[in-house]
Parts: sequence; structure tokens; C-alpha cells
Amino acid sequence: MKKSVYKELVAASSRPMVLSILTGGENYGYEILKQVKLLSGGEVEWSDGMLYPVLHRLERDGMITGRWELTEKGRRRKYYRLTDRGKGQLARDRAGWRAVHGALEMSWGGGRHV
Amino acid sequence: MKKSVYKELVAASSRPMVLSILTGGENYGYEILKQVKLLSGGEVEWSDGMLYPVLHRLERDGMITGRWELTEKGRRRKYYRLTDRGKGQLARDRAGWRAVHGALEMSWGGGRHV
DNA sequence: CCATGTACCTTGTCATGTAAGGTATGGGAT
DNA sequence: ATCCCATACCTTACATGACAAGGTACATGG
Repeated sequence: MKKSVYKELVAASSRPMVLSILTGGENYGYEILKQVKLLSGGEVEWSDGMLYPVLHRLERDGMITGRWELTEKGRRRKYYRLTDRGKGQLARDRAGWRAVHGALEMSWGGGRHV
Repeated sequence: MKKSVYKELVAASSRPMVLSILTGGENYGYEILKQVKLLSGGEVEWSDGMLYPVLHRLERDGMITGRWELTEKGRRRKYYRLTDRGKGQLARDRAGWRAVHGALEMSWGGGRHV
């Protein structure tokens, strides 16, 4: 299994990633897990034991709202939808991420040629 | 003071940022703090209570080595230098960061044009 | 003389990933 | 029929790490 992503990086990206995926419409945990893997070209793989608590916290904090649904095949899923509050949080998270990413790129660039 | 950067993001970026700054040569804590602010255009400000433990961990883990020095003005500073081990860690951290950043950019892109 | 800047450090608290476990159902292979 | 894998959710014990707040010490300037 892949192990290039250290846990602090998972912690930093989980909220914006989930919120961002939900801008594409309602979605549920298990599918989000696969989306993350897909979006990263297989380089990032989240554990479900990390994702579900994230979803619960986001719901608790009003960033997303969930509703249970049963598929015809008898599987239960909890679909989540982004709230306005969640959209605001996503915007702030993106701003923070970009500030830090920019600083890192600067430091990696060795400082020269802008 | 600025507060756009949430703490998980600080945790995710502190190690690669410090190691990266040290690729530019020996440096000490207080100066690294100012470098980070400079590199981010003032958008990222670290607390010293977070940085010093980071430096201690990096030294403990052999990523950097420190030596004490006294300036003519009577100030004591602990200068740190990057080790080979630290260079390897930096490379891995960059790879991890880029994988996650790429996935985030993909999700932010809304899915259009690849 | 007193505030600010330089320069280091530590402790208590809280948040969060990981590892490991659990529950339950459906479908395909033997 | 039985077994295993995928689907789909959940939880707990543990370690890690930022933050707030405190501390030490000295130099400089008003």
C-alpha cells in the first residue's frame, strides 16, 4: 500500500478535500474514499477510520448535512450535502492552503528567479 | 495578527518548510520564524512555541544537527544544519505534499479540462 | 527605568490520524 | 451450501503535535 503521505498532511487536507468533493453534488463516505484515490491518481489513500469521524465533525459543525438512504440492493448509505457554511469554510481553507503552498514553493525554489 | 492558516496546515508544512529553509545554509530558530513570514509574504506566522519543539524533534531524529554559538553582542543562538537524512526526508515530504496538492487542485478545478 | 526586540525553552490542554477492531449485506466462486 | 471479497457504516486506545501561556536572559532605545 502507498505510504508517501504523512498523517499531518492527511489532517491538513481532509476537510478541504471532502468539502471540495461535495461541491460536485451529494456523496457518501465509501464513495468519497474512492474519489480521493482517483483524484490523486492512486497516490493518496485514506483509511475509513479517519474519514467517518471527519464527516461526523463536519456535520456537527454545520458544514455538511447528511441523510440516510437505502439502495434497491439493500445497502444503507449516508449521503452528505454541502451547506452555505461549508462553502465559506472551503473558501477559507483554500486561502490558507494556497498561502502555505506558495511559501513552500518559494522555499523549494531556492529563492531565486522569483 | 493573521489567522488564515489552520493548525493542521501548520503541522503538515512545518517539517518540509524548516528542512527546505535549511537547504539555504545554516540557520537558527528565531531567524527561521522570520524567514517563514517573509517567504509567505506575511501570510504565514508561526509561533515560537511550535517551532522549537519541531527543531528538537528534527535534531532527535537526525534530520538536522545543531550547535550553539555566541554573537559578539552576547546573544546565544543555536544554529542548525541539514543532514543527509534530512535531505532524504525533505524529498519524501515534497513528494507527499505534491501528491496531496495535486489532488486538491483537481477537486477544486471542478473536474473540467482534465 | 522600563518597554521592546532578540533568543531560547517548557507545560497543560485539546484535536486528530492510525491501527485495530466491530456490524451487516450482496455477489461470485467453489 | 459455503466462503471470501466488496460494499458500507461505525468505534475505541494510543501517540502525536499545535496552541496558549508561561518562563529565562540580555541589549537597545526612549
